[in-house]
Amino acid sequence: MAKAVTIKDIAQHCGLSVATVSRVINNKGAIRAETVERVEAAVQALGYRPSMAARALKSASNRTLGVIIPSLTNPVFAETAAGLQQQARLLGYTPLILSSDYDDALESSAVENLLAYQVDGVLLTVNDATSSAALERLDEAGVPYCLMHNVPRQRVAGFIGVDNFRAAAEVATRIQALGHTRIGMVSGDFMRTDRARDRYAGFLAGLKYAGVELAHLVQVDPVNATGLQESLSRIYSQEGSHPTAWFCSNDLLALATIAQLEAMGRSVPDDVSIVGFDGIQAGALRQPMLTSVRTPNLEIGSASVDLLMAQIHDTSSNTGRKLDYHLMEGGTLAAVSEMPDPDSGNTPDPHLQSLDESKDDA
Amino acid sequence: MAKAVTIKDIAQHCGLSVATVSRVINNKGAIRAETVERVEAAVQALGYRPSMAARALKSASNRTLGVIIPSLTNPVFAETAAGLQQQARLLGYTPLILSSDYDDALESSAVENLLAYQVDGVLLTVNDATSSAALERLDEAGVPYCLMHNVPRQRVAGFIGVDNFRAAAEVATRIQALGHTRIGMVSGDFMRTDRARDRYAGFLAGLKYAGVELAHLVQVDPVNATGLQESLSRIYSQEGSHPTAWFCSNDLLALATIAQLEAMGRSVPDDVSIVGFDGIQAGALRQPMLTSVRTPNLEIGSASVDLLMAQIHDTSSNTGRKLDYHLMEGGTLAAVSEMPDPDSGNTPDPHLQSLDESKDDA
DNA sequence: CTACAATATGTAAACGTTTACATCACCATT
DNA sequence: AATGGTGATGTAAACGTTTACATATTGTAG
Repeated sequence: MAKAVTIKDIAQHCGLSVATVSRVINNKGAIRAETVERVEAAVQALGYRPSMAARALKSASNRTLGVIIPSLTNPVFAETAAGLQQQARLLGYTPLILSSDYDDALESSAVENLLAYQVDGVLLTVNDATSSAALERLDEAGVPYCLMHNVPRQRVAGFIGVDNFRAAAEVATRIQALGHTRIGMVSGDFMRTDRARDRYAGFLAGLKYAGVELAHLVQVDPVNATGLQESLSRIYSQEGSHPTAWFCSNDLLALATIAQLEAMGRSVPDDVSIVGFDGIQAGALRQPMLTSVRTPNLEIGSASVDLLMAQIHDTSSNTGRKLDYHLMEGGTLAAVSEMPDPDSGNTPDPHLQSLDESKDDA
Repeated sequence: MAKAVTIKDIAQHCGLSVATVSRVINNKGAIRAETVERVEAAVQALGYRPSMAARALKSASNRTLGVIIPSLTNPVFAETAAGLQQQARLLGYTPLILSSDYDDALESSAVENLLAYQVDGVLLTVNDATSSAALERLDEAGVPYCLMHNVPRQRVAGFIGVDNFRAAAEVATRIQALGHTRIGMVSGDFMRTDRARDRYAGFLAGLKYAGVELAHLVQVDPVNATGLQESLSRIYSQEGSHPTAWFCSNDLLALATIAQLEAMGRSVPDDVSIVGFDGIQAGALRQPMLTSVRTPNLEIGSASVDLLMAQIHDTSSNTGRKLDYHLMEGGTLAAVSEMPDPDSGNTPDPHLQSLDESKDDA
């Protein structure tokens, strides 16, 4: 292992003290232009790279940002991580990405891990922002942080995400407006994440506002979607009228639902409509495209970095921001094909603004 | 920012020297059982976490593994990263994951970055293992590393991956065996990654062995697949017989190709067969499933960690390993529906072993 | 009873930075 | 000419560990 070149080597090579070299590197204080050049040349020549370890030790800043996401393989968080990494790189920061696997204990241990690395700040998506030991720990440690995707009701240091409640409510009225009266929802990780909860609550509220009842609620394991196949085939094997539309709390679930329905001989969207949530690439790579609430995942990542930076440097009071989502048209959401139930008939109302979202906490 | 508790605090709290505490924590040397208990209790009580920075500085080991992957959002690498992180966690290591965005310069700078962090070793997928500045730098620095997905011809410290050449060749004979005679290939990042090159070379070799010629080669940008739509519509708008099967060098490309073909009114696999490469989840979440060469991505990650550990500790001579892939049956690969060209008729031969793969380097 | 190994702990230096403080030269103001 | 400000650099301490070496305490064999 070739000995790494240190600041001392540079100092020696230039006939300067390490202090001066350090000042040049961080361009702090007043240095002669010629000295700067000399040092920079030496840095180039010897291939010097400051040791992050030593930097962190002096507890100034090691230009490292901790990141905790629930899953590396879920495209939503992968995209968020990509956006964040890009922005961090632009600003000269390195992200240290950890996955919590949707597990509270791992979430907490990830925070401890990041604390041990003395990161300058943390970007994270927690399972449930209303009751997160990880978040409390960060508050306690006084480390700046910014939540991604979580949009908590209580006050937090910072957050960037979309209004899941409102978006889900909008989906509900949109579905109803197309004549559907028997509507189901497929939700994953229901008790585990605040997003799923908000989406469920929003969807219910939207349906209620539109005067429709939720016909079915299918809950499945978020990771491997166990139980989906069974639940769906049970529902569709029963007599009577089946749901003509399903809202799925995320796109992965929506794609699994479509695959299952098609395997059961139902055509999407001719027989049954599907709406997802997230707008992942895999949804766009099919024909017809998966109708979905498209969330700006890359931007959630990069905006979170910006907000965190503001916190770190300006100690700004800006506490968070809701980003716009986009409910796409067409795709796997179509007008109902069967005759609607006789008792339906109220006109959809677009005034979603009147919806109250501050109640439905489970 | 609450002052972090250090090893000194523990020492003071226990009436011991820092040396003893350090020894307890790393359980090195001989310590009285009662002392161990006392220290561990204090660690628990005060919530002590050793500073990674200080550890790294003493240049022992900071139990950190550097990771470089071409993309966070490509499911293949996301899965690999997930597998690797899981295994690393098991062994008490923390992965520091960086994305190179398929860019050689970023690849190199990522290596420099990891070197600055004094990681114990590096796990990485490079664009092209035969000419990688990043790899040379690692060799020069003497840092243990293990390639993931790259299966280089020259000697390297370590690698874990599948035999892309052989797998692609197998795909070729499989397609031909189903009666296809007009076969195309869609390849991304062709000049950029050794995987795409090996798959192309293997496919060509396989076709040649089966006595078929490649009818079309469509090359597209790996990231956004620009040019795919244009190329395909040009090919299918021409007079004459069109390809009845396409091999795509990865699943993302395969899904995009299917979407495009279906948008052009072709049915998959009734009119045209598609075979991908990687076996990503999105391919399995459609009906019919995307036929693909399934690579053990999670295992590539975890096996790489194991191999790297062997390198770090045992200075083992084990230099690399090829993992099994699996070419799935059915799905989007079906027997040809049109009449095959009159001049075809040779029987496929399963003796792929005779294929020589040591020639086709671009 | 002495001596020597083994066990258990303490002391202090080192790792590569950053930074408060000191120094020195130079020039401008009184 | 003395004073003081400013610009450029050096000195040395500190950050939280690990670890070679020293020391102290035992048990045990001669």
